[in-house]
Amino acid sequence: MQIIPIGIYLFGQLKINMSKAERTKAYIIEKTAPIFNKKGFAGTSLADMTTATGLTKGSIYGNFANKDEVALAVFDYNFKRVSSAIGQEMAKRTKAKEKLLVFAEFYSQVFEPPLDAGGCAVLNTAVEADDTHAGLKKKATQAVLSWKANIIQVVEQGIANKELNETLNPEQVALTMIALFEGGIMIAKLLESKTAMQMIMDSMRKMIEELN
Amino acid sequence: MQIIPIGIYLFGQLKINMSKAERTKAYIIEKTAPIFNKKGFAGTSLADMTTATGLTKGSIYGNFANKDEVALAVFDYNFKRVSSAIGQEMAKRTKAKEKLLVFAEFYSQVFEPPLDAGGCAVLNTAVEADDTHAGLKKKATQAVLSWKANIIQVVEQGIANKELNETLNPEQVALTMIALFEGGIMIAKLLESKTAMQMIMDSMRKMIEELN
DNA sequence: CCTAAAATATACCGTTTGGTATAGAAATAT
DNA sequence: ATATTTCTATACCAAACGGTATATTTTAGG
Repeated sequence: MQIIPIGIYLFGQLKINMSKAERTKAYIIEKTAPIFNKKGFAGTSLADMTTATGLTKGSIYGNFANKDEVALAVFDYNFKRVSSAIGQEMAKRTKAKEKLLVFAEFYSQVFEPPLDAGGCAVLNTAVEADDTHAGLKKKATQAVLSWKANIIQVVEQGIANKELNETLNPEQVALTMIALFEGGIMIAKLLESKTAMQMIMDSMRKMIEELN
Repeated sequence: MQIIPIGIYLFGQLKINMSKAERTKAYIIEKTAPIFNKKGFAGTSLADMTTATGLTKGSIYGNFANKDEVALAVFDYNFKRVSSAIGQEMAKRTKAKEKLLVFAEFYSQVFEPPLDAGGCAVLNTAVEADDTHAGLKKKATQAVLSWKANIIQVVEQGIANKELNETLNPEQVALTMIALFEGGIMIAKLLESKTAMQMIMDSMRKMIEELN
């Protein structure tokens, strides 16, 4: 007899006519997300999942076919959290440079939510899965490609608006930005240094400001 | 009756008076290094280690106390490989900028040895261990700090020689460079794109050239 | 309120996990 | 050449692993 609280999971995206199973599924995803992000796919056991949720194996496997399915759903959840936050903030800005600066501002806060629960899910998943788990690798790939496409679009629009230098290579700008903040997260989490991240994001800021 | 070939392991650092155990230890490290770097610490089993070496558990545990000790030794081995290669190349250059460019040149070759066996050990270890394995985390931390100190020294010397702008923040340059190539490796390995890495390293090259 | 369906808990499965005691083989010093 | 030490293989262990069949409970519709 497990009581599932309503409305705290899926970060507010609770639909009113969710079935019990749908709610439990969302609950499992929410509760195991930080575990998977910290310990990784191979490092997270079913026991970790049952203790995090308070549910039994039977209950979890009644909602998901196996560990892989939970991990894939968890990745979607983790990625959606950061990407929707970034997207919302970008929508508020009009100029290309301002839109690009959102990334620097967002990732400066590596130790605050939603990044505090194990860092960037894209980085963690990419590094673990690239040689071991095709399904998770594909998810991470799509995430990076969506960021890349997003940044490229902003840069191209900036060039069209004469805001940015037309000799820029939008793809190069995009990849460099992503490398900077992902590498920055790795360093900041490892050295437990907010300052390190701020320095790296400051470099990114300067880089963006020089895109004239 | 396992025949251990002599002289192929420890990348040529074979000492003439190595005991059998020392040779076997080096052999185990060499053979399991790519496995640990690809599958991670949690993802690598003792079975993986016995098949990779052709040795039995008893033999491995006669030379190492446990899996942790092998993993720590493997990290040292992996890191030494890249850092000695970088160090040797840097020693050949005289100017600060040229020394810094070694990093861009070296990491442009992500898909060639010694980086082909699972990417950068520092990145992989940092991402996996930062929330799970204190021993490995410490090793990765020391590795990043040694890179950082190395770059800072080059930048400071470049400033002293009037090669580089004296308003530069050497620590910021160091952290930004490390973030760029580590983030780049993550992206290149994930997207399986040499071009992506070259674009990112090209950005790093431009950044270095603008340190006037 | 009752019933059928859906969701959860219990109890179990075979396999793999990391690790070890001990016996046997090989290397080394005398 | 032999004795002793060092190293490796065999065989085993308990615990944890991912997963499942089945019984029980809970939910939701009529």
